[in-house]
Amino acid sequence: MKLSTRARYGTRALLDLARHEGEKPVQLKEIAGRQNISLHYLEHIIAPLVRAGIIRSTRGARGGLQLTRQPKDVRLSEVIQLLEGTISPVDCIGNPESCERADTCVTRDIWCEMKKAIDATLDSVTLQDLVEKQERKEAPLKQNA
Amino acid sequence: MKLSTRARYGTRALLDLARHEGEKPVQLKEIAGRQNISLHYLEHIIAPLVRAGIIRSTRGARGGLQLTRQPKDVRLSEVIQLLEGTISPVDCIGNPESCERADTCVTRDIWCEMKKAIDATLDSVTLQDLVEKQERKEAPLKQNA
DNA sequence: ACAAAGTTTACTATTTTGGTCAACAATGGA
DNA sequence: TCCATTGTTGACCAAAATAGTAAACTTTGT
Repeated sequence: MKLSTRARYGTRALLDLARHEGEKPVQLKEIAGRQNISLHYLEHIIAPLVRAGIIRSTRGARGGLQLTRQPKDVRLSEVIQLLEGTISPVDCIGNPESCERADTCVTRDIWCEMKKAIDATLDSVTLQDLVEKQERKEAPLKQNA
Repeated sequence: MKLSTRARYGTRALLDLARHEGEKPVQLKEIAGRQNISLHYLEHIIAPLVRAGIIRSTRGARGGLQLTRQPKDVRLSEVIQLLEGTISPVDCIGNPESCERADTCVTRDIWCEMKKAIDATLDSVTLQDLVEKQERKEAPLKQNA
């Protein structure tokens, strides 16, 4: 039940992108540098997000990445789904045919509840939430200002 | 985010044991047969449960396995913890030292919530719950009796 | 034309998963 | 007492997934 580095790096990359967005695209290289992730590896991780249309990329000089939506409209459930494939703890949830006992299997019901709990958690968080949370963490001194 | 076969087989084996418990120990071979799991593999899967004291084993002729507690006192959270190692989606939850950004990492907070959601789900289910659920599934005709 | 980006494909090393096998230890019964 | 039976342990192994690296390729601004 581990999250892959793809899911973790990818989420951090998206968060980084959300925080550094401006008029101009953000370069993958910058994100890789700031987040201390191998550029080549990050290319692979970002790919499904571009394909899914969460990120728009422009090639060539002065190119880079941009979010296609506002951070508040990007839910972590969607992001993780894209990065991790599926969040299901067992295959028989998505396709019951994969296991002959699926319909009488009581443990399956439990794994299904697990999935729901995970989904609900990730669905309740947006990129915007993460951005705000990080800003609060980084500026704790403001309280005394 | 997949559950290993150890977790799934192990849970099923425990459920099987709970349902077939009587005066005499239940043989691993029987469980393996009923659940269609390789005997040799099941030996390894059962081992941590025996070590943890959830199951008592007796060797030799007429030996086998018995639960040391009532099914209602065995929570799935404990079982999965033993079979799967830890349920944590990332290492930095258990030991924050494993990641230098742990204290300022906002994604870590989310993974932490994920873990809590999973824990809560598994903590709410006991072996007894599974036994009852399965009995209800296997005797649906009783309704018309 | 060229340099600067992202894209894609191919490859690889390491780790995890999912087992198998065989030797061993303990126990009950003939 | 000996033997069949049953669980225990450690060694080993193949396949798949994970985590990357490298290089050729495409696009685009200047």
